[in-house]
Amino acid sequence: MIPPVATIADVAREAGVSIATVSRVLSPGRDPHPVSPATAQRVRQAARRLDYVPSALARGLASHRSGLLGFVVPNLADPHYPLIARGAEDLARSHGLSLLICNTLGDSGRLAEYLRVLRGRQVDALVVSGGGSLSPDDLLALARTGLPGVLIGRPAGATLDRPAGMIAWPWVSVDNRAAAGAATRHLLGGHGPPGSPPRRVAHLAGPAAQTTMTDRAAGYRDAMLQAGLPAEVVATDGSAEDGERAARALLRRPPDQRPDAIFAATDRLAIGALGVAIDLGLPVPDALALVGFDDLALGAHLRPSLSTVAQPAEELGAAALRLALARLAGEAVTPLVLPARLVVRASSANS
Amino acid sequence: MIPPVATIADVAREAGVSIATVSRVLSPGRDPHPVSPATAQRVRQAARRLDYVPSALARGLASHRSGLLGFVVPNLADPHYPLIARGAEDLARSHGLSLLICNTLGDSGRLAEYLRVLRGRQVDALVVSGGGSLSPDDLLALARTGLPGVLIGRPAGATLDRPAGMIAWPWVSVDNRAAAGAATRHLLGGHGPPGSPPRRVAHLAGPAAQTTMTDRAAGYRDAMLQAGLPAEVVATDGSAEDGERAARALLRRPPDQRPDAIFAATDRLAIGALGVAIDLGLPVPDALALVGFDDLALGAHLRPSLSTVAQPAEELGAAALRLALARLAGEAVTPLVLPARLVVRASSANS
DNA sequence: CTGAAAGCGCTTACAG
DNA sequence: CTGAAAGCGCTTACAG
Repeated sequence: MIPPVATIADVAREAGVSIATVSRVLSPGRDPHPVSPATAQRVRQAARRLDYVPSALARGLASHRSGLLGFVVPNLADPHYPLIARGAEDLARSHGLSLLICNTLGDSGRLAEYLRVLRGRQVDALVVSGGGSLSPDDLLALARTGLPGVLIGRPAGATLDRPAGMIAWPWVSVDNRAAAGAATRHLLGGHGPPGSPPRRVAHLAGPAAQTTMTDRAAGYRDAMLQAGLPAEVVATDGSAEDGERAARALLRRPPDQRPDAIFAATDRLAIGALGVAIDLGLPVPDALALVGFDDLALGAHLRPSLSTVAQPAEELGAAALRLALARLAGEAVTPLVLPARLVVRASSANS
Repeated sequence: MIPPVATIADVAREAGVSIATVSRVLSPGRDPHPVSPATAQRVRQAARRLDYVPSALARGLASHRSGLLGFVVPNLADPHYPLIARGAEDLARSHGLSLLICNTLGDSGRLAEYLRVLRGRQVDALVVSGGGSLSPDDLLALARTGLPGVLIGRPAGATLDRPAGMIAWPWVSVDNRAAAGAATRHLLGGHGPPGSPPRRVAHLAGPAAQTTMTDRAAGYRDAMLQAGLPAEVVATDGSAEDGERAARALLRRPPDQRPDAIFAATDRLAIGALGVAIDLGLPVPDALALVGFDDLALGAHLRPSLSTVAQPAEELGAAALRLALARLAGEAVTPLVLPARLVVRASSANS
């Protein structure tokens, strides 16, 4: 199956040196070995002439470094994760590392299976996205691999200065709480000219099993508390379907008890709510202002276009990979929180 | 970096056999080697006791099979590809193979870079999605790897019985042409009760560099020709932005020259067109019926919900992987075309 | 600065 | 059915 290709011995012969020297020139290991410039030159030319590509298999076996990284994702079909993967992958590639993508579908059994595969492939490190929805058992399984790892998303129970339970892995995440607070305050203030009464803002919350979602709900509560207003949080599963259901319940109330603004924990929920508002003939944003979260590509093209919170998804992936590389290099690393950005569009425009 | 783990020698010692026997029990190679049931039993127990996981690196080096497959994607952020990847990945995993995901962003340079990496990793085979937008040079680069490969998407110039240019790889794809024809006929017939005049259907076409898009345009033309009606094809880049631009030009015409139905080559285009219809106060579907292509998750939650063509994306990925495995096994394989399914929703509902 | 050699952990003819 | 041994293509102390 493997095409006949040049090996290190071929290059050594062509350059008139030993295979050790070829290795030293072409793969300067951890502590680079001195090689005379003239020899290095000859080796490089020989390698080019033979179109030599070192065998990652042999290299990994000999060096105890596979150059492979495990990248765990709950669901590749969720547009959030491919962006993260891309950020991680770009950086990995520039370091000569490859990503082994593991799509767990949020299933602990599949995660465990993958960890076994990754062990067999001797990956050098792990980057685990969806860290905010891992169970204690999942975290334990990760810790047990003994591999250096980084989480994307704050694991349940962890704070900036206290790791979660068994696992001492660092994590990177977006500041969901602060961004949710900003989105809520934007809605509160956006009813009309300065001095108008604040809107009645309700929150469509995502699954409580994800810290991402509970952090967004917390940010909403922060803002409501600060404004001295009652919070109203409706639990959902985060889907557009459930957004419709939840919004319908809310918006069918008599006008004086009805929220006139909704901060939704996901764009999907917001899109569901938008559909219901249209069905009920409630003008958006006048009768109902809406802000989602995630900045789905299509949100800008809806009528009205959807306000949202945009996350630096690629940077999350890149940052996680940077931390993983640092851990591989033996450096100490700490959690990292990146800011998110409120994107105001027509669905919450000030009138 | 690699945790201390049991090796084949540990298992052999524990089971009181040679490492050759362990290998034969745990890794029945191409032609399985006979082993006595009792011995096999002992080996398996020893392996379990030691929690032994064979080193894929060593195995690959010795057997000339890495168990790695290159999976090339133009753009992981496009929701179409993760689904394909998932279908391929599921099947790969069940065969003990891992996928190395290569995100080319449609760039030939990146593709070439990746092919080098994949060569270094000694992948056993290649699955290349986005086959419909590869240039002749790209196809040549793929053929030059000497690896068995499968394309997802009909390569330019290929037909069911004639491969494209230099490359003899089989391909799998959806029957874009037939599905586009069906969507167009649906629009033509959907103006009202039987006997009503057909709608004037225009087509928003995607980039001509993708056979997927030209096939959809061809299907539209087929249907228009068959109905004896003039075709009107507007070129776009496939994005929602460009859908808005193209639809605006079309829909601003005087009523008697304006299409009253649009078949868009992508859901993105259709969503752009839907936005314009709303802006112009044209009721959908009465004044403008709309059908897209791709079945984006959010289409069902728009108002009106978007008619579209759904593809068996996971099956495409699985089918491609099956062909790749067949090629690996030395079997001859032929191209495969899967049907797509018209999904009628409110945007093209019969009145 | 360079090389000979051991070793990484497996698979697979070859011999029995 | 089982084992001893060569070999896969590298890296890396060790010696010079």
